[in-house]
This record gives sequence, C-alpha cells and structure tokens, in this order.
Amino acid sequence: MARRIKEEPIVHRDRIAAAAEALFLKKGLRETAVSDIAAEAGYSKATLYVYFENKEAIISYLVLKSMSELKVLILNNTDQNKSEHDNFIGICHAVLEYRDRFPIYFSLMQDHINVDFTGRYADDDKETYEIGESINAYITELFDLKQNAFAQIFSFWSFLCGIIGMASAKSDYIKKQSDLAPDIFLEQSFELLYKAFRD
Amino acid sequence: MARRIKEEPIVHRDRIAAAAEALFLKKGLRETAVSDIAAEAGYSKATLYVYFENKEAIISYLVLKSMSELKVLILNNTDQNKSEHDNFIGICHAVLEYRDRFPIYFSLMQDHINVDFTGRYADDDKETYEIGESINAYITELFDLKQNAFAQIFSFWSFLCGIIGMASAKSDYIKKQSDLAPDIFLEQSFELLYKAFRD
Amino acid sequence: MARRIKEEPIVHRDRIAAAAEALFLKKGLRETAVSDIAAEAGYSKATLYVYFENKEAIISYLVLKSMSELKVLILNNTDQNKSEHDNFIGICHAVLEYRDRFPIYFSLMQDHINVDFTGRYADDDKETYEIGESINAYITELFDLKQNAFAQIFSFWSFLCGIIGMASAKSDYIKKQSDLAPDIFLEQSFELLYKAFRD
Amino acid sequence: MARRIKEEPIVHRDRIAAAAEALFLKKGLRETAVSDIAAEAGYSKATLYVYFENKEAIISYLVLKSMSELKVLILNNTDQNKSEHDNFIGICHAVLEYRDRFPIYFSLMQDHINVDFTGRYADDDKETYEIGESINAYITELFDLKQNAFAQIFSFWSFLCGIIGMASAKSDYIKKQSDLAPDIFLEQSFELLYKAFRD
DNA sequence: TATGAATGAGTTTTCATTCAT
DNA sequence: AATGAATGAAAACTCATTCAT
Repeated sequence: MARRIKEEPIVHRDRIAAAAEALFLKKGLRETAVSDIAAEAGYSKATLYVYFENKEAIISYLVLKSMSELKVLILNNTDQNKSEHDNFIGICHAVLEYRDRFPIYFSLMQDHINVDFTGRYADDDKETYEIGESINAYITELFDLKQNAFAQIFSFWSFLCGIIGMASAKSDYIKKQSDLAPDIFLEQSFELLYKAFRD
Repeated sequence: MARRIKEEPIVHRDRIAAAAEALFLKKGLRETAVSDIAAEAGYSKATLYVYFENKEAIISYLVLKSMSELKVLILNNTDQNKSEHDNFIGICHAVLEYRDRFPIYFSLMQDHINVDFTGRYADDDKETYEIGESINAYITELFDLKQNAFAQIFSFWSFLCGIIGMASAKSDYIKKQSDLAPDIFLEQSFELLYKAFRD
Repeated sequence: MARRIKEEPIVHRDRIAAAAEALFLKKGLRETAVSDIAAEAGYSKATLYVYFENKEAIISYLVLKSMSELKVLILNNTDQNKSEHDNFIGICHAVLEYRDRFPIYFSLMQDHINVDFTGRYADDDKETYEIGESINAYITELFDLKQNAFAQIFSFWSFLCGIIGMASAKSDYIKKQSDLAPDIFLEQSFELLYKAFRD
Repeated sequence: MARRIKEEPIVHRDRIAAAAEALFLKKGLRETAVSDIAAEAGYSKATLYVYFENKEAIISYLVLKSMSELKVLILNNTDQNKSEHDNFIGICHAVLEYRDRFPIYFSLMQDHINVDFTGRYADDDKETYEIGESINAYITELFDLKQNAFAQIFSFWSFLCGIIGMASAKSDYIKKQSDLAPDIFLEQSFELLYKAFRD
C-alpha cells in the first residue's frame, strides 16, 4: 500500500485497535485471526507486529481504552448533588451505555481485569487495573461508604454485570417470555438491585 | 481396539461425555482436542464422530446433563416447609455446589442456554431449555410468585450467576482487597440479594 | 492422494526419513522446510506430524539410522585376524564410506551425539548414543586398548572426523593447491594419523 | 558491490561488527537478528544496510578480522629460536586461544574459508583467504617444510580443528567418561598429534 | 460398528530486506 | 548520511473432520 505520511505510533496503534475491535465484535475473539485484523486495518500482518507485541497485547490495549471510557461514562452519569438513588441508577446506566459501545469488552471484563500482573503485557493491564481502582474510589466517596466498602462495591459490580450481561445474551428469550423490551426489563432490575443496597 | 459387545449408543455417548468432562475440567474447552477426548474415552477419534456430530455436540450433551444435575441440586436444597429465606439461600447454595461440580459449564451457561433452536444440535439444546423451564416453574411455585414471575426469576438468576461467576474469577482479588474468604463473601452477598427480592 | 494400503508405521517413517535425507543433502538442514519434506515424501504436512513429533525428531531418527550403518561399516572393514595397521586404516575407510553415504549426518555428528539426554526425542538419541558406545567398546577390544582407552578413541575420532570433514569441505582447495585427488590425500593423512597412535 | 571508500565508513563498519560479534557470541549466529545488531550498535536497521550489503557480509567481515587475530596469536606463540616441538605446541595453543576468543568463528571456519570467490562478498572473503595463506607460508618457513608442505599443513589444521572442535562440543562427555578436564585432555592430544608429524 | 489414515485450512510469529524521504 | 515505515515470504505446528474399508 502507499507509504504513509509520518504519523505517531499511537495513530497506528489506534487504527489497528479499531479494526480489531470491529472484528472481535463481528466474529469473536478467538475467531478473529491476526491476519484478519491486519487486512481490516489496511496493514500487512508483519506491520501489526511492529505496533503490538502480539494478539494478546492488542486485546489488553483495547480493554484499557474501554476502561477509560467507562470511567468517563460513570463521571458523566453521576453528580454529588443528586440523590443516592439517582446516582445508583446513573451508574447502572453508565454501564449500559458502556455495553452498547463495547459489547465485546463487557464480556471480557471478567477475564481481563486481574490482580495478577505477572503477564507480559503488564503495562496496559496494570493501567487498566488502576483505572478500575480509581472508579471504585470514586464510588466509595460518592456514596460515602464506610464499612465494607470493597465488598459492597464488588457485589454491586457483580450483580450489575450479571444482569446486563444476561439481558444482552438472552434478549430474545426475554422478549419471548415476557412482554418487556430488554431495556425496560433492565430498568426494573436496577431498581430491584437498589433495594439490596439501600440502608 | 477389540470390538465391543453390542451396547446401547447411550452407553458410548456417556463414556465419551465423561471423558470430555474430565478433560474440559482439567484443561479447558478450547484446549481440549477431540483426539484427547478419544484417547481418554478409549475410542478412536473417528468413532467419536459416530456418536456425536462434532465437538460442539459433545458440549451440548454435557450441558444437558449438568442441567439435570442442577435441578436435582435445587430440589435437594429447598423444601416447601422451610421459610422463604431458607429456600432462597438454599437455591444460592445449590448453584454454588453446581459451580464446584461443573466449573466449565457454569461459565458456559450464559452462551449455551438459548431460545434459538435453529442450530443443528437442537435436540439436546431443546431438552436443556426445557429442564431450565421446569426449574423456573418449580421456583415460581415454591415462592408462590404471582406477578412478574418470569422477570423476577430471570433477574434472580442473572444476579446470582453474576456474583458467583465473578467471585470465582476474582477470588485472588477478593482475598487481596478484603479479608474475606470467597465463600464467606458469597454468603454475605446472598443475604444482600435476598433483600432485593423480599417485599 | 490415493489412500494407502495399510502399512506399518515404520514404512511411513522410513519414507519420510528418506525424503528428508535427500533434501537435507541437497539444501541443508535449516534450509529444508517441513513442507518440503512432506511434498517430497508424497504426504501432506499434517501427515508428517502423525509420524514424527516434529522436525527435530526426523533428524534424530535419521542420525540413529546412520549410526547403525556406521557400525556395520566398521565391522565390515575390520577383522581380528588382520594387523593393527590394517584395522586402523579399515576404520578410516569405514568412516570414508559413511561420509559418502550420509554426507549430512557426518557434519551433524558433532552436534547430535550428546551425553545429554534431557531432550524430548531422547528415545532415538539415546539409542544413537548406545550404538556409539558399542562401537567404542568394539574398538577397545580390537586394539586391545588398556590404559586411557577412552581418551585414545576420542582423540582418534576427533582427528579422523576433522580430516575427513575438512577434506570434503575443501576438496577444491586441495585440488588447487596440490595435485592430489582428495582421496589420495586422505590416504596419506590416515597413515600420518596412524603414526600418532602406534607406540 | 562494495566499493572501499574513504576513512569514516570503516569506523561505522567496525562499530557494527563489534556489536554483531558480541551478540553472535551471546546468542549464536542464526539467533541474532539484524535488528538486534542495529540496536546494539546504536544504528537503525536500515543504516546497517548502508555499511553492509547484508547479514552475510557482516559475518564475512568478522571472519576476516578474526583471521587477522589468529595470525597475531600464532606469531605470539611461536619463535624461530624455539624447538620444533615447542613451536608445534605453540600453534596448538594459539588456536586454543582463538577458540576462546571467537568460539563462533571457530566452528564457522570450515564453512567460511573457501577457494571459491565467486560469491558476492568476495572482497572480504578473498582477504581472509590471503591471510590464511600467509599463515601457511609462515608455518612452512618455521618448520622448514620442503616436500608436501601444503598437504602436511592442511592435515595439521584439519586434525587440530577436529580435536579442538570436538573437545569443545563434547566437554561434558569427556568429563563423564574420563576424569580429565577438557584442556588437560587437549594437551595430551596435542602431544599425540606431534608424534604424527615428527619424522 | 469401528477405525486407521490422511489432510485442508488454518494459526501465530519471525526476519532480512527495501525504499521514499 | 540516515532512517522510519512497511512488508513478502516463510517458518513450525495444530486440529476438527472425513472416508474407505
């Protein structure tokens, strides 16, 4: 292909990451070959390896970027001046928006956010972890959690990811069995969840 | 190998499934090759294809069997004479036991229990679905759910699978951040969840 | 390709080994790809991996076979009833014949005959080693070596492989600088070497 | 084609060659990538190709330089006033030192010193050849060889490289089978070799 | 019914080399 | 004089699946 004008490496990384994201979404992680990503991004396979150590590093990079966006989404959907209830629901909505923007990473999260940084792509993974922790710190402050802050937040995330993940995976089933649009169903579930955490 | 005395196909299927289960558990789904399963089961690779259309069909069969066991577990952990709270926690424990027995299928559940039976291994998948429905019917009766039975049960399953799945995936993280053993943490979460559903 | 009549695995292994040998000779070890060997042998690449664990295992097998032949060559070129001098020269000739039959393995020998059997293809490599030891034992007896048998034999092999290897690699140079045909030159060198070992 | 130019380029060539040598020594020839050499030398990969036609040319250059050092080593270890025996052993030690300094090139020698100068890196290879010839001339004079000078020297080199190469490659084997440290073993072998050449 | 034999279609990764600037 | 950017070509190896017997 035509030689490119000199660009910052980050431009290439982002172009590759965007192509990878599109394909992961369309075909799944394992089913997307490095050569597919290269073709989609308009580079040769070898060039990918100039910008990313390997396939795993592309994924880590993508997870990191999505985590940053999740944080922004959460900040945008909450406000110290709002009620506890509204902030709670705001976070639920942030995660919902996140799922719409990054359907892949949503299901990845469970596997990719680890405490174990012994892997090789530790740089990105560690940063991802730290953003996650900063989100948790923000929530702790927002709700003025005292006791058991960690356990409460961890439970909350688990429940929330559980319901959003399942509702996404089984939206047809929900439609078939109830008359609720999946997102209406989710609104109800968020309220249910709120009951678990208030007082 | 020596020709076997004629046996019911189901015997072969179960033998193969048992071998597959052991290997999936030890090495994971993708990492277990069909030839590994054949060797473990004492058949030739080609023979597997006599009893199962392909690898995916083995998984479907296994999911079906595990779903049956989940139902048994739930029946064993609940009792019409117990309190609502105890039955609620009983089901949570049933799923916990299920995760201990079938860690693989637990994480598979989200992907494998579908309403869409247009696939090729519909027979087993449909049966799996039906067992699931019968579990839901049992729960509806047990808690005497009237309004919104489906939505309530679906939410419950989603929350429960979310918390158990996350706690399993991140047990190290939990240990690092709190002083709770994962299963203690889960007990607390189950109680939290109970708050969401009691009136 | 047409399905083959059932044959013993060893037939396939030998067919593959023969193809590999021809290519190693023509193009060198590193320059011969597994797919070249497969094509030459008339199998698909995947089939090679049915019969050999990997490329290295093909080489080990080939080295083993050549070592067996070397032993035969040595036995054929020596005789308890002959003089020490004739047996000495007989072994030199055996190695010369060996080089003509297996030019590749001759240069491989230095790398492939090890005491270290920690490798994965230990089976063949170990057998190779044992044949080597049996050759050494035979020579010890043939020349009635008492003291320092090992050091003497090891020196002898080293000198002999040195001269034959160099003469093969530099036959043009020899022709250019002297008027000797390489093999005449070698005869003289063998006699020179004999002087080193006779008392 | 290499056109020897000016003064400055040689500085770059030497810097590159030094980096290459260090890496070849540490990781081996094939295992050292051109990009490794570039990084070690502090140039970009493309710049290497300004100073050397390709990787092979770097090796040729290195072989040339090592050949020069071998000559120095030989001169330092011999002396017209010493006995024939001492000079013989002196040369053996020179090669031993050479192997310690350039383990890579030692094993390369057999492949790299050719009479065939039709290759593309003829300039350096030819010079290497000429230094080799000058070493041979020196030895011819040192031992006052008359008849068969070439054949004697060639045999000598072959035996010597054979024993030193094998002793290096199989030092573990030597230790296992005898109680000799490899270099003690070599001293004995040098004496053995001397017997072959004295009248 | 059972299987030995074979393979097509991949997979990730590496690296020497080129060339416009 | 120097290089950033890009890549073609190849490498070793894997695995689910087929089919003649």
